[in-house]
Amino acid sequence: MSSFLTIGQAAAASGLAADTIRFYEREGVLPRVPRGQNSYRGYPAEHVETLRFARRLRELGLAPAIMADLIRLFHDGTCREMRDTLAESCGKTLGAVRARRLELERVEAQLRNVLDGLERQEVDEQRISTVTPCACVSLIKEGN
Amino acid sequence: MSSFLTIGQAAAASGLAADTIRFYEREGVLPRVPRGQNSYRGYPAEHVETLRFARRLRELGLAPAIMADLIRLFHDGTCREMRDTLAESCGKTLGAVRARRLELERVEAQLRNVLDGLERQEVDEQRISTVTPCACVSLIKEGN
DNA sequence: CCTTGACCTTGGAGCGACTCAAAGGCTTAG
DNA sequence: CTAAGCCTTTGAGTCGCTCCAAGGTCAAGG
Repeated sequence: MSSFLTIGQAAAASGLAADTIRFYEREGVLPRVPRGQNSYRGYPAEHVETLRFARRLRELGLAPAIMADLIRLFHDGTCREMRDTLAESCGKTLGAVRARRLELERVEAQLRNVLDGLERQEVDEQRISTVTPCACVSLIKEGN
Repeated sequence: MSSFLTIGQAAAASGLAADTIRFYEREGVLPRVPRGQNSYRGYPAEHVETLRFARRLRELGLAPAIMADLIRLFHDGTCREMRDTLAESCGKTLGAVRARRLELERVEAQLRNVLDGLERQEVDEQRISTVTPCACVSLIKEGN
């Protein structure tokens, strides 16, 4: 009847969890939507586009503070502002993501290396100590 | 004089921050060390090996709970226990790291793609709306 | 002897980005 | 009448540290 969706429906339609939508509203990432007499949030059908946009921004790894800016432009901004802000935000995020990815690659290689070494490592039931050092421990320590 | 290091010295010698050592002790990752009359923590020189071991485990991305087990074995365990536990922990961690790395790779590719598209995108000063949609927004929405 | 500055102690708050739980109200179906 | 399945708000929990406040301790310089 009413042309408003409940938060659950908006969540289902947008792919964001209801909890996340509430969180974004609290944090000012998403605009505050009107409440009904039951104090339920009411989402006009077209607001789903905004939620989808938010979801996509999150998928791209953009921080909530950045999402907030872009979502404001989505309602208020010019095309140029949108492009410039997107370019800056995505560029910044790309740098961070790349750095993190490179670090994970290093860690991954080291873990593989350790696992590799462990497989071909002979072991016994001796307690580890300075008298009976454990080769597995040294394997770890090597630093790669 | 005393053969004990302060936490600052132990930190410098091991490469772990003093705060991190205290945190690990509180959480049971590292054993509790004795306090002097001034209530300062006292680290015997050989304890630095334990701290280094902890640091290396952290570098490998192992969770504190796992570090706790391995550090116990470092003092208490047999070589076989160490190997088996290391193999299990590193295997588990490797899986998680790999999954995260793959996700970051996907995000990275998408960000590059968006940045690429934005560069060749013509824009104007029109407000974004359903009447004047912004191509940059569509660029985002495409999903790659 | 006194001060300064660098260390140390504990307990607790803060971070990011949600996620979940508690305690309660509304609506609809059986 | 009641049970289910939504919704509301507030606030706590997650992870792995990191930082802060308020205070005690210690070595060196004036």
